[in-house]
Amino acid sequence: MIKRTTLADIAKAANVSMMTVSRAINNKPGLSDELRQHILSLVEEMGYRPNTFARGLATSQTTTIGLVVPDNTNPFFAQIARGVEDAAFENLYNIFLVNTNEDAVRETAALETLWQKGIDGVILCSSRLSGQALEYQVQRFPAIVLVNRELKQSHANLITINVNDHRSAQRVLQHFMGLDRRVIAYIGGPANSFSNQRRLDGYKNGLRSAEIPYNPQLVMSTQPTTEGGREAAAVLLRRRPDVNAIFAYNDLVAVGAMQMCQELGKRVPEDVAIIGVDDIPLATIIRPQLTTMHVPLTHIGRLAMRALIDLIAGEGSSAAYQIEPELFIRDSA
Amino acid sequence: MIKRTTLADIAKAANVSMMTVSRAINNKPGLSDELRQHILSLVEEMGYRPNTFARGLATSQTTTIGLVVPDNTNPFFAQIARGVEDAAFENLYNIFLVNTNEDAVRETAALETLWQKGIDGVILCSSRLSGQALEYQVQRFPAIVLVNRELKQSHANLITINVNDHRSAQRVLQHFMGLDRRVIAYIGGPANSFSNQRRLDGYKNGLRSAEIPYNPQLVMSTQPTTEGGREAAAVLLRRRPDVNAIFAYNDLVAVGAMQMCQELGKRVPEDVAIIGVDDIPLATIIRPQLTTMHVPLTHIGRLAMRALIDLIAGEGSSAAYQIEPELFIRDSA
DNA sequence: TTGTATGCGTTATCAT
DNA sequence: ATGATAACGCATACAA
Repeated sequence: MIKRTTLADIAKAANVSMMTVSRAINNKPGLSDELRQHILSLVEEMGYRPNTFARGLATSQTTTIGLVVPDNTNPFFAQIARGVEDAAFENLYNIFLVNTNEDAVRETAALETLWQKGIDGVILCSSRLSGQALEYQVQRFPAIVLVNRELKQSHANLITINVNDHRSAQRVLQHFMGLDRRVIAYIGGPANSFSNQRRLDGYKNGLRSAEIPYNPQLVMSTQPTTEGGREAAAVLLRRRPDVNAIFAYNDLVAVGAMQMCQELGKRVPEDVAIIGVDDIPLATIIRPQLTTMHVPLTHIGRLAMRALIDLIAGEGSSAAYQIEPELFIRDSA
Repeated sequence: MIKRTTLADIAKAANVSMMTVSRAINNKPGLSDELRQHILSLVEEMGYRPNTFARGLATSQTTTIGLVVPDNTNPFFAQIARGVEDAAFENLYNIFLVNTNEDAVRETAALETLWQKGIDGVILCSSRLSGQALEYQVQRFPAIVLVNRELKQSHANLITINVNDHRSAQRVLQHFMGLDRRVIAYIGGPANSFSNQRRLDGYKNGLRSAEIPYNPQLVMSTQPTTEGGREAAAVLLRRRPDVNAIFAYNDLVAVGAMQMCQELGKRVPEDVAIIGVDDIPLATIIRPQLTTMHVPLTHIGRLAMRALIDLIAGEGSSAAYQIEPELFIRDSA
C-alpha cells in the first residue's frame, strides 16, 4: 500500500504553510487565485485527499451517519436503506449499516459502537428499545431520526417518520366492506411491534365503523415473514373456516397466508380476499398479484436522510412526519 | 447533547496521567490491579467510551471497513451483506455500506470517499471496474476482498471469493439431461457481467458433453431482474416454441421466465423445466418452488469479512476461494 | 494574503 | 509502575 499524501506534504511541495493549503482545498478566501490554482494542481498531481476523520476530529463533523435496522435482508428495510443511501451519496455522506436482529440488546450495543465513532447522527428504524432507553439515546446523539417509532416527548434534535398505520387499517377494512366481506381477520405481526399495535387499533376502529363486533378469534399474532403468514393462516382457517377476508401485517405475511389459503382449497380472492401492507417487490411478482397498502419506502429513506442532514446543519427542527399509504388494488382483493 | 467524556476527564478524576488510563482500558500491563480497577470503575461511572477515530488517528486502525455492492435491495447482495455485517459485529468492526447501481463511475466515487475515511479494508462485490482500475484500487487499500470478480495478478493484500459458475452451469445441464430435455435455453444476465460469461461457458461446455450443438438462438441476455426474465422468455418462446428447458442467470430471472411461460400456456415443469441460480428466499416462496443452484450467500458474506480481518491483521495471505454451489431440486425442474 | 500556535482524543516512545 | 512529550491529519483563532 502507498503512503497517504497529507496536507503537510502538499504544503512542503508548494512551499507554503499547511493553512494556506487548507484554505485552498476548502474554498475559503485568503489567498490569491493564482496560488490556489497552483496548490489545487499539486493536490491533483500528488493524489491528495483529506482524511475525513482527521478533519472530523478537528471540526467534530464526520459527514457520517449510522443506519440501524432490524434486518437489511427484509425487503422493507432494504428499500428504506436504499433511499437513505441514495440521499447520503448525493450529499456526500457515508453510512454505517448495522442490523439489530430485532434484539434490543444488540440494538443497544450497535448504538454504543456507533456513538464511539462520533458520528453526526443516526437513523433508527423500528427500534425495539423501551421508551426510557430511547430517550437516553436521543439525548446522546447530535441528531436522530426515528422511523416507525414514536416518542412521547419531543426533542430539538429529533425527527420521527411514521406510516399512518391506523388509517391504513381503516382503508383496508373499507375496501373489504366494498367487497361485501364481513368476516375479516387480522394476521398481525409481533405483539411488541408498535406499528402492529396501531394497525390493530385501526382494524378495530374499522370494524366499529361498519358495526361489526370485534372478535378476538379473528386476530392472530405471528412473525413478520412468509412462514409466519402460512402458520397463522393455517390456524385461523381451522378455527374459522368462514373467514372471507384477511388483513395481513405486511406483504410477506400476506403472501404466506395467501398460499396457505390456496393449499387449503380456498380461492383467492373469490373465497378469501387478502390485503397486505408495504408493497414490496414481491407483491407484484407473486400470483395473484397482491392488493396492498403501498408505502413509499425508498421515499421514506430519502426523507429520513434529508431530515437528518437538516437536523445536523441546525436547520431542521423537531418534527413528526406522517406518511399516508395508498391502496394499490391488484388481484388478491 | 451531552459533552463526551474523554481520556483527560478520567485522568483528572483519577488523579493519574492519560497514559495510565489508556493502559487500563486497553488491558495493557504497567499498572497495579488495584489502580486498574479504580480507573475502570470511574470509566463506568462517568460513561466514558474511547473515540474510535481519534484512536484510529493514533494507531491507523479504524476497525471499520467498506462494503460496496451494486444494490443492497437485490436479495443476492442483501444476503451477502447480512453475512458480512454479522461477522463484523462479532469482531467489533463497523461497516460502511455503499451502493454503486452497477455503475463504474459511481463505484469509483464510492471507493474514493471510502478511501478518504482511512478505513482498514474493503469488500467489493461484483465490481464493474476495468481490470486496470481495479488493480489501482487494490494497491490503494490496506486490504481488499473481491466477491464475484477475479483479477489476473495476485496481491498480498487481496483475497477473491468466487462462485464456481462454470461447474454450476454444467451441473444444471446435467440435470436437464437426466430429465431428457435437449432443447435447452440460457437466459443470461448483462453481457458485461463476469459471472454471466462464466456461466455461458459452462452452458456451452455442458452442451458439448451431451453432444448437443450450440445454438445462439437459444441464448438470451437480459437484466438480472424478474422483469428481465419475463421479457427474455417472451422473445425466446416466440423464437423457439420447442424449448423445453431454461437455465436462468439467477432466481429473479428464473421466476420471471417461469411466469411468462405459464402465461403463454406452457406448464412448468412439464412443458418447460426451469432452473435458476442463487437460491434467494423468493425461490421457496414462489409456486412451483424453484429448482436452483444453491449458493451459500450469508456464508460468503461471513467468509469475506473474516478473510478481510485476517488480511488486516497481517495473518491472511493472498487467496482465491472457490464456492461450490449445490443443486437444490424442487418443483420447477 | 499568509503564517503560527493550539487543540481535537488517543496512543507510542522514551523517561523516570 | 507511572508520566511527559510528541505525533496522527486537520481546522480554528489569532497574528503578522
